Amino acid sequence: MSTHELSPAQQQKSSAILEAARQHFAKHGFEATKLSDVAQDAGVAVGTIYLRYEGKAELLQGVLDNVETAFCEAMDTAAIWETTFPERFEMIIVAMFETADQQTHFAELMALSGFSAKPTNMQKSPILSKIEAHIHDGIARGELRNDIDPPLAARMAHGMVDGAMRELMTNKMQDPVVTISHITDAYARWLIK
Amino acid sequence: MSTHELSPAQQQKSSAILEAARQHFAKHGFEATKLSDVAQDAGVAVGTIYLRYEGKAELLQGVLDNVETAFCEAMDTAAIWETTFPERFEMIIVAMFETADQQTHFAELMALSGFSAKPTNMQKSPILSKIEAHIHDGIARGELRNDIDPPLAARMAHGMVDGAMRELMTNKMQDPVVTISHITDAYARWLIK
Amino acid sequence: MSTHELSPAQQQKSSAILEAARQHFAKHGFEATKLSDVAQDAGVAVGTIYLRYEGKAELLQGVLDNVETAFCEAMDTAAIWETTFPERFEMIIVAMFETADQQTHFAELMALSGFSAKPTNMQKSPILSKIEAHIHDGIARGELRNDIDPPLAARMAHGMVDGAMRELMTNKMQDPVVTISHITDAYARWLIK
Amino acid sequence: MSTHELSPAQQQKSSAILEAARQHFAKHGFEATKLSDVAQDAGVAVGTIYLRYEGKAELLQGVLDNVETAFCEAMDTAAIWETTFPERFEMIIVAMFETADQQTHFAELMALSGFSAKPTNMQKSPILSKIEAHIHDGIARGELRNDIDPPLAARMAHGMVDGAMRELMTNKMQDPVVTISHITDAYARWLIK
DNA sequence: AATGAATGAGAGTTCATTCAT
DNA sequence: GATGAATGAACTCTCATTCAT
Repeated sequence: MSTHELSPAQQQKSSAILEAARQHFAKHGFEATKLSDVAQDAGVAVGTIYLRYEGKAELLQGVLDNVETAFCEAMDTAAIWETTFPERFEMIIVAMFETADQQTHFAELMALSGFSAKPTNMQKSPILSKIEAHIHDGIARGELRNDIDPPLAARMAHGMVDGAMRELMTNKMQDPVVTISHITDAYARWLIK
Repeated sequence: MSTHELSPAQQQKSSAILEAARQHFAKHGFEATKLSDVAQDAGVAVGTIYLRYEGKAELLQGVLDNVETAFCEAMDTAAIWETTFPERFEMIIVAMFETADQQTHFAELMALSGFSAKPTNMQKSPILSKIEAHIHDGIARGELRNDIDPPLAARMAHGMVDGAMRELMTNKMQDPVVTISHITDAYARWLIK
Repeated sequence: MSTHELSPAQQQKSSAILEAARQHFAKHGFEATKLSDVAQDAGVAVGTIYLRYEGKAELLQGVLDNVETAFCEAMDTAAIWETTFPERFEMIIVAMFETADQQTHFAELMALSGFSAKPTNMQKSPILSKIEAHIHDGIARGELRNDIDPPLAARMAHGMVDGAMRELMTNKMQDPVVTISHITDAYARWLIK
Repeated sequence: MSTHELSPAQQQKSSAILEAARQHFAKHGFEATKLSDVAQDAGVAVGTIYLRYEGKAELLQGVLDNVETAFCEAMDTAAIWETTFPERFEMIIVAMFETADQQTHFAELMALSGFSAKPTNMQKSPILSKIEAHIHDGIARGELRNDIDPPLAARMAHGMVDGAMRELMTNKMQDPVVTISHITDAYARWLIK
């Protein structure tokens, strides 16, 4: 539509910036991430980042939006919504892990968004909302217990996966499949009616 | 007795520094915490902090050690070890919440320690070890399922409480007692034989 | 030609930094020299210095290298090597004084390099090596006494010029030509066969 | 006389301070010398230094005065004044070296006083004055050349010894006696009528 | 649109100096 | 007189941001 469509070269630069930024934020955190390093890894000049983002904070936001979008899309397929619990748990968790696998340092980025120490990021993230939606749906369908508090349960469910991911990252030997089955089992015992 | 005992005035300063540092680190994170602000809030000069800690990193470590010690002590009473599950779950969670209540921003500090984005802090914290010990004990007593992986379960259990605390902090209206019972219930369904 | 050539503007900034640094180090010594003052005198921002030097120590090194290079080049012309003693003494001393004249505070800078109180700088400087080379050459040519110790004589010769320069700087009335002839005379009586 | 004579214990503390300060200033220079280190090495509290000196600068002055006094006294004995040149040269140089031997880092301290980069210390030191006095005396006695400039010659003579001392410190193998004879020889050839 | 040299505010850290004990 | 914990001014160094090219 717009005459301001990005050229392929521009899109590639944008992707490279986002990817480099994601890796740096995930590996070193917000403050320790240097825009000059991000620019270098992305193969662009520092100024180029400023053509796309207002500043460092907006770049992080861009990365998080990107990650969240991918995450939410993976949890929002027709196939998932049509599946019943507890199978659906596994699909949700698998979606989280697949995203995490694609985006290597996903867990750290979660720590920077929904889990950040920054009060402003204490707000409920789209990720949490999506999990909560699945829980609501499960209750509405009569598959999940109705004596649980969906927002709280979403936080707790999210926390379990986050913890499991950290264990997985600490203990490289662990098999993700086994970890996923453990979480699925826990969800099922905890939440299924 | 010893001439190296800290005077009451010195102890008070040390406590004030620790408390001010805890609040700042919890509220703003490591990098965004300014030692000048910590000093001001503690009612001491910046240099005074350096009489007690080598630098900013050591100050954070001091705060974390302090919090972890309190946390672990609260989870290591004879009463807790003698109690059977699922009552013991509640005691553990209550201990965590009481510590968190005393140390207002406990959850954020946990985020800075066990949950930090820094790879070096990815190591298992004393807190996690203590939780894992309780799980091992429960399995040995035959009260908990023996088909779970204690290190993984500890991370997941920890993550659940962390998530719940975040919900509690976001939603000030929530009653901690209700939250605790939700977690206890989840633990029981998930872990009890 | 190369895209990595420094632009004229950059070269000018670099020179200004070197010149300002030289004056400050010479006038106030290493520790008392403030990078903010150097930057201000050079007409650049503090950060600009850091684009060219790793830090304060490297900046001093840059100044010293610069001075030493000028000094050694002035003592290394074909004309000097072809001249016989004692005329050559005068050329050497004149070269030193001309350099010193161009670089006003040369003597102080020498104090910072070969004469520094820092043990690491106690090493033999290129300046001393050059003087020593001339002495060796003079001995080899059979013009200078062969019962002297070249390294020691170089130090002593250097010390004499340094002392004379100090006198010259203290007593502004003195004529450099007279001073040079005094030193030349001393060298001749002391070193000529 | 005064009722404020220092007690033996106080005198000992004063000496310890002076000695510790001398070593630190000589080894590390003025700025890099920490009063806390000096105090520790002297076995006193930092505050004790301030009971004797107004501040760090005055402490250095005290050290230099002390060194200069020892130096000048060694160059001001009846025996020296009665000796004729060139023997007197050797006595002067030996006096300098003996002082330097007693006060290990004498050369560095000279660098801090008469040779300092600080303009204020560019003034002629008592040491230089004493050397100049000997030269004047030699000329008056008709033993030394009368076509030399005593202040300049004093600086040059001083510079030669300073250079030689540096060579001696750099090259630990060298024999001081040989060095002294080299300097004496140089002085004689240069200055004797 | 892209660049990257230049900027300068702001941080951690040091240490001479003070003063209550 | 002696102490040394406390102070805080002043330093070096970093890096997000800008803007002339």
